Amino acid sequence: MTPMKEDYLKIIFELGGSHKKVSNKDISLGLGIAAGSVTEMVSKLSDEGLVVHEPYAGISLTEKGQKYAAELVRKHRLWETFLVDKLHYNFADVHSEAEVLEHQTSDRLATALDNFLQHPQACPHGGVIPSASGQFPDVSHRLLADANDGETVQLERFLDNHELLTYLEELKLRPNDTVKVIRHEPFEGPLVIEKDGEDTPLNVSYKASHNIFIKAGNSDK
Amino acid sequence: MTPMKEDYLKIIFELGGSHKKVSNKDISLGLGIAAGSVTEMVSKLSDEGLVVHEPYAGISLTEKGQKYAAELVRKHRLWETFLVDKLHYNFADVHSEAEVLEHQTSDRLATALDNFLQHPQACPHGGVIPSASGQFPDVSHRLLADANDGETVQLERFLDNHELLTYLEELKLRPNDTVKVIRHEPFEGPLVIEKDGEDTPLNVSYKASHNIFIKAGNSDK
DNA sequence: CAAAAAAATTAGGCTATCCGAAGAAGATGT
DNA sequence: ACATCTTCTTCGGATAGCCTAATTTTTTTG
Ligand SMILES: [Mn+2]
Ligand SMILES: [Mn+2]
Ligand SMILES: [Mn+2]
Ligand SMILES: [Mn+2]
Repeated sequence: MTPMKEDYLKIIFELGGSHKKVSNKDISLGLGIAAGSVTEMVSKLSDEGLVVHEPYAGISLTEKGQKYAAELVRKHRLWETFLVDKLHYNFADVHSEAEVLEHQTSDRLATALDNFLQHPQACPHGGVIPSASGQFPDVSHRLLADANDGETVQLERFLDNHELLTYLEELKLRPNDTVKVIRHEPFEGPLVIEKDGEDTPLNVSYKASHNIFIKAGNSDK
Repeated sequence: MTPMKEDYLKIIFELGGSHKKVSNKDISLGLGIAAGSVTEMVSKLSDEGLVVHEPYAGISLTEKGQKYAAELVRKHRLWETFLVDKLHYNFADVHSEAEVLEHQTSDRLATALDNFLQHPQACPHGGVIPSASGQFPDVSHRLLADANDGETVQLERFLDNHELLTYLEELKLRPNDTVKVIRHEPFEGPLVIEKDGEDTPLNVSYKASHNIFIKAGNSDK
């Protein structure tokens, strides 16, 4: 298994390849690799029993491929946690370091890191850390943008995008923060929220509000 | 710069390429790569101004190549220190992990690690850690095997070889230990030593005694 | 439903790195 | 000093990935 093959598995996983077919195009876009090259690599992964490829229909992970991908996500997020918690990295800056370290991380090293970090449940921007055996709980897909005015919600996770995270760092928003939604400004204007315990309202851009997921199951309360 | 090119630079550095010419053969042996491939890669490194290659005579590092190699050694040894000090790895087991992590370590990450580890001077088996700018002090080349009977010496560093380190782990010998040499047994027999403060003598195999370096300048005292 | 657009696959080619074998250069021993 | 052994370089060929362009299939749209 090479780092590139691992990145293919991971992006397929992140695009939902565990439970649906993902397109060649999305993989190509996600990795920044030409579509033709994706077809070629997918056929190799298929030969290795890691993905199922129905030509012109889509690509999904086999059980084996999914387990492999989850382990990689685990390693990625353990490194992110290490960098923030122990090395005091800014949470917007950890992704690129983890992106390469993940491929050079033995299972033994992952276990040792996990112990050292005292078994974190989620990475710094809220992504759940799969167990060593590749298990991971379902996550919420409810967007902050979709919360109702007046509703109090808890932030769960942010998409792992440098610009978004830098923006959220400035707003001092973190996973697990509890916020009250004041209103949705019209014309794709910002979402106005109030952080728990503070009374100065905060503007969260329309776009950002679509890249933040909130905990499910506390719809109006 | 690719990981393989980095490993070429590093082995040349370790073979003494900063101050003398090293042979194609030694590089080939050190990396386990065919001699023909070494010639090819060396000519690329030469094109990049990292090494000087005199055909049939040998290969040495340029200033630039030496600095690069030293940075790599720094990253390698910082990781080894991290693994032993923080993740409680056995000091015989860290080399292979560091061998791959070193190539994925940004300067920023190296700096952060160095701070986290509180600026260690040497890796777990005594190898000196170059500064961020690639500076490193001279090290002793005096072998434990060459110490005189009755002499008290301080261990400085061990060669980074898994079997040797496992052996020394069992003997509970560490860099900086002070030991008194009792006698050299004949016919390549063991060196009998006594650890400072203990009175049970220890046998150190002939071979091991030739892979342990002691601090210079305390010859009989 | 046919033309146009989009997506996917196939085909030809490139670079990096490796290997093994052959031949050239250098070192060694008598 | 020359025959032999060792080391080094050169050469032909392999593999992994990537790219662009051409072609095929599927989807969308008038
Ligand atoms: Mn990656
Ligand atoms: Mn992440
Ligand atoms: Mn290495
Ligand atoms: Mn080492």
